[in-house]
Amino acid sequence: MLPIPTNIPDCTIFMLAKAYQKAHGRFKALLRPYALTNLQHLVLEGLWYQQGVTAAELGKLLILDKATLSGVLDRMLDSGWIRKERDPGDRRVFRLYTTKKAEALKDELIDLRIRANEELLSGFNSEEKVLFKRLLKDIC
Amino acid sequence: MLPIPTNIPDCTIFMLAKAYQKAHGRFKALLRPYALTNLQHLVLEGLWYQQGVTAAELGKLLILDKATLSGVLDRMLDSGWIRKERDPGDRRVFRLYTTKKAEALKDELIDLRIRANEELLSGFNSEEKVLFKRLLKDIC
DNA sequence: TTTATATAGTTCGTATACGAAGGGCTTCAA
DNA sequence: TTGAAGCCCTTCGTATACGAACTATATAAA
Repeated sequence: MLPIPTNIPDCTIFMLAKAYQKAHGRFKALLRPYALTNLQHLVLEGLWYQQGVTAAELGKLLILDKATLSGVLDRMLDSGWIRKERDPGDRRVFRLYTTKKAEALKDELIDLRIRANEELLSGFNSEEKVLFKRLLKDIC
Repeated sequence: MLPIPTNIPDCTIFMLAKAYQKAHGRFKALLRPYALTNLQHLVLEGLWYQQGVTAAELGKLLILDKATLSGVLDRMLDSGWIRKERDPGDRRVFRLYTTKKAEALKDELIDLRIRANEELLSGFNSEEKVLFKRLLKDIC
């Protein structure tokens, strides 16, 4: 019989990382049938929130590094989820839009996010749900 | 004057990801002077909790994929933070130990984690701190 | 003892992350 | 109007993540 460890360090950062790891992994599994990654789904949600944004604006909205976003957008172009158009007024800029393929799955994919969130919070009562969201928001 | 957006989706997963991103980034900055990554620091804490564990055991303790751990341990060997020893009883296994270099910085590095956690929770009162930790634990 | 199964660790492929540097374009100020 | 400064996006380098396949070793079953 092993002794029950009592000296496990108290580390909120670790628990935050593992909670994220778990939520990320679960949503990832839900997205697998669509051949979408978590980040790619997030980009779609960002564009559904506002079509025609630039990569820089999208990065600001989603709090994503532009270097990370660059590769993601490339892959989403290749897989036909999004569309890029040069801004006529500023030739440095691309404007981003979702494709018909994405539009056709919009309701389904948004519902998937809603269900993933409900699943994540399913162990909490109403008060705890509100509280948890508020505390997370404060951290951000 | 832009209209204030009112249709931002309610996504706890996103907020969890961003809270993690922020905590990770802040701790990363604190670790920079030591040339340690967040994950490498976590491995050290794991070994300080229990020296001589196998990579598989460490992966279980820290909830890390063995493929991820393999590379991290390699780099920590190269940079002299840890030591590997073949288990005489099971030739598949390596036992992991920290080096003198790590021991010399142990108190300092543990203190760093404590401070990073305090900083993360600095906006919360005592009740909120306890509650936040409990809710994160429940998610995990 | 041989065979089947299981475990430990590595390697590969793909996708984040992100700091840093670079190239193209715009703006502003001298 | 031209040079400095800044912005947009890409590329590179390094470090996670993790599923899948692989090698070596151990163990249990026949």
